[in-house]
Amino acid sequence: MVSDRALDVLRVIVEDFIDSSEPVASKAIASRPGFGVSAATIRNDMALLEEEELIAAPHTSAGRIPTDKGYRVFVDSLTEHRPLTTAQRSAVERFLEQSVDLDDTLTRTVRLLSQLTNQVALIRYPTFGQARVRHVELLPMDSDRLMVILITDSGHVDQSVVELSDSLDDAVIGELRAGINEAVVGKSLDDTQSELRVLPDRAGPDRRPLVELVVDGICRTLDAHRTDRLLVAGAANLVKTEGDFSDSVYPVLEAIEEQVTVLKLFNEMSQDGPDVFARIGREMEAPLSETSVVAGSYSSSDDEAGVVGVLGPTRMDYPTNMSAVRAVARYLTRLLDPHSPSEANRGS
Amino acid sequence: MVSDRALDVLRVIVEDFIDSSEPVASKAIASRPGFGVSAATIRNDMALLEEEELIAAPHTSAGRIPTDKGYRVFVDSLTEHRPLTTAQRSAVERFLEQSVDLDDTLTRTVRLLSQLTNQVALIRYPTFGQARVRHVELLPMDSDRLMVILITDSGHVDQSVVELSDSLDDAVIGELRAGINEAVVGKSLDDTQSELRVLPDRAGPDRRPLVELVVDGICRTLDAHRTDRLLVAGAANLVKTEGDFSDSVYPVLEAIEEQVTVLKLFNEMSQDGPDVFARIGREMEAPLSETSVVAGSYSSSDDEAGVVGVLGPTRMDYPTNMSAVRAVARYLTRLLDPHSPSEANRGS
DNA sequence: ATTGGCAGTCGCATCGAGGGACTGCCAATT
DNA sequence: AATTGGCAGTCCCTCGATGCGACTGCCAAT
Repeated sequence: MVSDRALDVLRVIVEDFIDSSEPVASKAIASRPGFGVSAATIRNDMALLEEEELIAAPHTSAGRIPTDKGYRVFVDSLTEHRPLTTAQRSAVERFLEQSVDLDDTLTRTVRLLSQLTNQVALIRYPTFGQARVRHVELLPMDSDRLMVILITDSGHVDQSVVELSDSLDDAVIGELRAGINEAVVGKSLDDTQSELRVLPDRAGPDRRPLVELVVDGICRTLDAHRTDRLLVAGAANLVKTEGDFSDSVYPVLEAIEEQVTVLKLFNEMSQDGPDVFARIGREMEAPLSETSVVAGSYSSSDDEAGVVGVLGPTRMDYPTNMSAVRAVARYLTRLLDPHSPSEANRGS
Repeated sequence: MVSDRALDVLRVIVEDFIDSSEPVASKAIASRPGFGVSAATIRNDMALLEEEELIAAPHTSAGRIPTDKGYRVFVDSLTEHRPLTTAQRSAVERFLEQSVDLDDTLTRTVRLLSQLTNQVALIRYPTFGQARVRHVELLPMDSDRLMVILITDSGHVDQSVVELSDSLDDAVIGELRAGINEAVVGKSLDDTQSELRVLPDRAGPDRRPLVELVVDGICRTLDAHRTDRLLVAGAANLVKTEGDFSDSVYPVLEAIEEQVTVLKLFNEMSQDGPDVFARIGREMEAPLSETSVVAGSYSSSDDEAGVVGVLGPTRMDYPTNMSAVRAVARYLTRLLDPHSPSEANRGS
């Protein structure tokens, strides 16, 4: 059982430790305004908090630092949603407004977030499985290469080049294009593959190898872009905080580059709910167990959500980072939603 | 005047220092096979090399380490082009062959190079200024948005979405498409902008605002993709070599993320010639003056070349890295050249 | 429940001594 | 003239000891 004052003590320890990175002494806490008690009293509370494993002492007779569990209690007790300053907000808008397409928007966003938070910023692309095919275009490149372009109504364009065994004339290509479009336009990307797979069987025996090649090209492209992609910015910020890691930041940076660990984490986190969530230290596995991740979904609607977040040492400024991630996620959602099929109406 | 043996001594100092990262003693050099002389003789040569500022001593009575100038002489004296092992070569081919488009190829390549060298790998996209327009496609998205897709014969696709003031029917779009294509197909991207700029003037007065909007959209996309882009992989490798930097790797990582310094460097280096080149330490400016960069052009032909290279501490394995960069640049050129307009013939 | 006081513990910075690793130079040798 | 062995000198680095400073833990008093 921890008293209210003990929780205040915890809060102060977390706050002080976050901006000094040094163990916090009972005397320092008692001298803060708001505590009308002596250092000895604080020490009693600290003994309690240590009992509960919310704080720990690096060695006998040193100040205390929060444990992962302590950070967790601190984060869960946060309620105030500190909005961005108007200066920040206008910088965000100025910076993102001039983007020309989705890639551009996300690249700018991830850089922005990293500058806003001084942490490593991460963005997972939205999953496009539910987007619908608007049009498939076939364009001959040379005599024996064909470019396949697939356009979705979310405004995304995928392309690939198919190598053909023999050349073909425009009439055949036109026929092929018509057939493919009829089959897949309006279908979701998830359904497109299965629709395409039956096309070769329906074609005449002479056309069959050709159709198979083209269908295969489209499917390969879809596969390549279905695998989740991750954008990273501000990796340099991690080495600035090197002192917060026991051995080295190397395994962390490696994990970020490999992407797979982070993507797995983001998949779990995207189911945590609509707001911003944090994972702290040991709540994550091996290479990330000395870091914290603050993330939230954007383009929220259903399961098409992307994830945006920051990663840093467990000793990070949670209130600021959570606010920044929340603001960016919301802004991104507003920016991208007009493109969604469900909302045809947009402001000018 | 430095004797041949003195140059051998320099070579050994560089090699030893590269793989031990410790100052090299005269005794260690003398005990190496190939030197039939005593340590005292080596010391005389070392005094000479120090006179020439090719090596330096961290403090009195310590071994010697190469200076930037020493590395330079060492690198310039390299002649053997050590090819990749067959195992490496087949790994490269297996890894790159399955790429679906240019983005994919370059992303895979940069990762590959970073794994091959254990350094930070960098790729600058080829400049597309000389590529020619194959086709421009206009696709209506909603009533008031139009997607513009521009395809070049190098197999590159650019897209952007244009917001229109009022809706328009298919006939108008078809007309517009025909007009634009007639104006720009076959033109280089460099020329396309100027060709497009005159289009609104030629159109009828009622069409003019529409044409202007679309032309503007295309130009914006061209601008966005003309600015050089840089891919990075293996940034984590830099923190592994932290001991080689006097203060921190942070400014270096920051410069890599900012891209502008590296791009400027690559622009200079791409004019250095067809083969692989190195910049060592102070030969570069501020944030990179404690690193070395080994780079070469790919897709060599004319000024359309991209640049691929690695960045690491000046204490890097130049022979291996130069070989790897050379091999990757050549392989990339072979892989991309079939797409070039000048070569229509390709192996199956 | 809270407080002041005091002993105890640990980290850390400082200092000096000892050992080890090289070089620089010199005189001898080929 | 180039090379060599030897030796003195220099500097770094480690280790142990010492002292100081910062906190805590506990206890007895309020």
